[in-house]
Amino acid sequence: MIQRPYPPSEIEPKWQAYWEQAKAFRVLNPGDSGFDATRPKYYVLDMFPYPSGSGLHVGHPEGYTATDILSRYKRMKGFNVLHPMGWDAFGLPAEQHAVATNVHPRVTTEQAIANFKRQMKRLGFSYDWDREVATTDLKYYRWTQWIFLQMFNSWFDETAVGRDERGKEYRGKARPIAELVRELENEKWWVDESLKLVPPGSSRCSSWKRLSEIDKRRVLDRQRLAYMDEILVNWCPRLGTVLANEEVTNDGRSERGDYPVFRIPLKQWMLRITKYCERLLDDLEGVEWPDAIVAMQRNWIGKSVGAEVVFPLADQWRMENGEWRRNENGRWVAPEKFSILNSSFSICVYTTRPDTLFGATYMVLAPEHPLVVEITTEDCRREVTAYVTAAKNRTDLERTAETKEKTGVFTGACAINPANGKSIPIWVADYVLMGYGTGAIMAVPAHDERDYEFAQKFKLPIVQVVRPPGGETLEKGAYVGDGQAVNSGTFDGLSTSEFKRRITEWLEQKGLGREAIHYKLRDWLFSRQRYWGEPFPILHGPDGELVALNEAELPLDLPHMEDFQPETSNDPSTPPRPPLGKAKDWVRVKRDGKTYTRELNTMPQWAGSCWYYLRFIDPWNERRPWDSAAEKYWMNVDQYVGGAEHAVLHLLYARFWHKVLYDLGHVSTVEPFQRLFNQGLILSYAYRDRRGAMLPVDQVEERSDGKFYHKETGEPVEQIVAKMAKSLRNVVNPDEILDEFGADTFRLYEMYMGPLDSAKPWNTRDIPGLQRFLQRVWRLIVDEQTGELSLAVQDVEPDEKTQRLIHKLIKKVGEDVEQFKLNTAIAEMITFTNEMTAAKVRSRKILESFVLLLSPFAPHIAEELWEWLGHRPSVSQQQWPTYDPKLAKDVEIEVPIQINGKVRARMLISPEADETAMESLAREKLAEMLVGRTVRKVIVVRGKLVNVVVA
RNA sequence: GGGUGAGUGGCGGAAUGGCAGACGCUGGGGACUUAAAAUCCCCUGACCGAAAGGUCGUGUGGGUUCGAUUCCCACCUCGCCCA
Repeated sequence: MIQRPYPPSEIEPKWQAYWEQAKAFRVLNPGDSGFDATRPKYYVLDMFPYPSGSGLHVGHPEGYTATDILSRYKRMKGFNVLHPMGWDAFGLPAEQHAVATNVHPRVTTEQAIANFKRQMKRLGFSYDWDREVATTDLKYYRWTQWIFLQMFNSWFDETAVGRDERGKEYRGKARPIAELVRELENEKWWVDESLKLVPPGSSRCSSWKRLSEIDKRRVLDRQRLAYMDEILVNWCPRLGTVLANEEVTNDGRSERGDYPVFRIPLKQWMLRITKYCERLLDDLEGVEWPDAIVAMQRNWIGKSVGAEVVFPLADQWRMENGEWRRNENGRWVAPEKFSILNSSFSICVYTTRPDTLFGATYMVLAPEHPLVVEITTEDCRREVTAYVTAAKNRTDLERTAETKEKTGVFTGACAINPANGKSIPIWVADYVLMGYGTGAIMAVPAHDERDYEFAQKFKLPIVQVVRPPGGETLEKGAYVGDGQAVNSGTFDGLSTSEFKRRITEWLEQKGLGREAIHYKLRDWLFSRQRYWGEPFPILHGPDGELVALNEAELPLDLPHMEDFQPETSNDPSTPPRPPLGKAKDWVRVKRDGKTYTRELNTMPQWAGSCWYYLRFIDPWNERRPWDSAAEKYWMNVDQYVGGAEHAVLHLLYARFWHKVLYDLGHVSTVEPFQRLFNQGLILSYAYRDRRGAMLPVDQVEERSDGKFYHKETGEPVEQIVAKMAKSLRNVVNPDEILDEFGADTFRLYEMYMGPLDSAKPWNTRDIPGLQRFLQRVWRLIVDEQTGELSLAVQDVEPDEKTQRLIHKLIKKVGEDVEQFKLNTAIAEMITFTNEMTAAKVRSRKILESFVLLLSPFAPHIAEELWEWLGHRPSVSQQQWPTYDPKLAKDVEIEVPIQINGKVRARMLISPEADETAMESLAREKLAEMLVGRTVRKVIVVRGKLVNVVVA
């Protein structure tokens, strides 16, 4: 006799090898031989990981296990399931590591990928590994470059009308730039002085035909969805690269290395995501995402409706008897209509509170505002210049922090408040940012807290123009709420919302302003001065022209370089010199006798992750990024699972690319991800002493009283929940857990910790509970003592009680999996197992159904037991069991009988028993307790309870 | 400061108008064993009681309801996102 306890370390490699060899989870595309078109499709996607050198974190398998369970379940329900995995492998961490160790990032990246893949295979995930992609593969990033070219070769036509796949119309879409050229040639558009598109016939504008070649090029370049522009960036000379805002700490230093970061203007690649603001907002209606994520995206886009208002400069304009006069060489003359609005002798501001216009008592320009130099008077110049220089290197956060003391200087110039004709001073202050709105504000100290603070400090007038409901005058501070207009001339008495409408109309009539919609979202800075990223398929010509590579010239290979270090410096005025500049042979390209240089920047890490879900559809395709029939079949993603940390950027960027691709006819849906789920963080225990200092786990011991003490000092410490961190020594290594317990237990434990979307602490102590569960499952079928099939397993018809148990379980597990309530599904399977453990005879049929239910959760043991029950592999090819609704219900249930809401008795009834029957049985049970009391009312809820209300 | 989510035994959690604490962990007791491990069985929110049983109890205070962990209002604490 060979004893045979549950052997995870034996069966898990066995079944993993079987799945791999049998290609058990290979899924076919339409057109492949053997593809079954009658099955519905289901696309389950994980956010692919960044393969770091330290291997999988226990947080990774949380989402991956959930999607694996869903995928296995959907396959058994008869779906064609697309469930792929890949690697988001370009990016700064690999490059920094490479710089530090002088090992090429391709080498370290490949090692990290191999390690991640090994760990993931150990977990038994049912990915179709034939579809694996890595963003760093030439065969992949070739198409990332291709998509970039799609954007480079497109423009956004605001007048065009598109339709989504359901037929809903939207305004504004991307179109090929070749179509724009044709429309310009046919005079559908003219261009104005600043080379913007305008309707034909406009004054002071010209038609395409009259433009020089250089101007024609400029017209097109400023329409492209991918364009170059000079913008303020976070330049970190010590790292030799610009950084995204997220890579800069609150005190203006780099997150990596803690080096100083400077704001410098730099010509960079930009993607015109702002044109898609409205559609990115609108289409959030149709997706099934967590409310919090939708709210974050809305917030990030930051739409506001307000007005642009023009404040004429006081030395250029004045108002006489309600009419504007313009200063022309000392003579005051009547202006052309609307010329104030378009004049360069005025300051345009954007405000969401045009109703407070009469309360604007001064103006503020951002230090970077181009008018600052022009309007500053001679006696103020020295002070203003000094202030502007000092403001330059402060971060936006420092500048706008509410706690910060407001600073600013007077320019000596004044503007005219267009509402009341009063002259008001123009200041420069760093609490106004150039990047937000127009870089200038009208200051309404009575109704804006920052303006109030500033006005207080510099003794500027404060005029109340909104009366709070119920309140009269303002005592202290700004009133920012709505109310009734006062001190606003003919507008007095209007409500805030009515006033906004009326003043905006008035401004428009007078040519002094217009309604305007602003978004917080900026265009996407798409260049990085790094080596480890996708090279841009762009050439720079000798005359500064931008030339895109042809599709046939792709891929543009990232040159192999021994020295990929960026040139770093301590001097903020050193211009960025991207590492690709050192690849001299690669950089210079001769063409038609002219010498071009390649673009030296690379794309940011987000680029590859913006479209990987599309490549998974057809990753082998060498002619196109994906096959369109396959795209039509698989898209969109039915269930996307990942961390909430990507709530805004990745999901917004990917949605943007997807919409561009839709406009250009490359994909068939306007949204990529139908359902989104965010798994919660896995945290760990940590300890804090009396002073509040965090202690590493290994300095703490638990004593017999169940409390925690410092090992050396004996001081009691507090157990808290914190992120896993090397410094706290509370990081859990999945390999160790897998060695000790096996993958099935690991998977069950992670799913059993609590609801999938909430943060929860890892507690290794709880894992044996799930291991014991699987051991009990094993013993339901295998006799550990004899190593044979358990004698209790018999080919008999199950009794009714067992029938009901399994049918209830089938119902419960199926419903829970559909809702990702995997913790309660497991709890029910445990309960079932405990019941079956006690049974003397176990029907083989029942056990078979149970093994099928268990198989998505713990696939290895399920495969093994399926074999023990006398079947050939694989359990993954079986049908999900069905239940009989009649049998999934209890015959008899116990319901409480209450008096005045307190349980006083119970009764056994059929769940179908009607109200009358329930009431009479309840009265019978309560008879004694009701003696001498008046029954006021009886509440009967079928199948739930009876409540007798007595006096 | 704004937005948003959450607060339930010693711990993770379950129940989302109807018996609060399913299930797992921890702790206690018992069976088996020469013994231990493993396994199996029972108990394990607090208080009163020998027991039967009773009272209290889901962050705090109020409200709606026959009935509130669940819905509403206010407050406190914590998390996350944004400033």
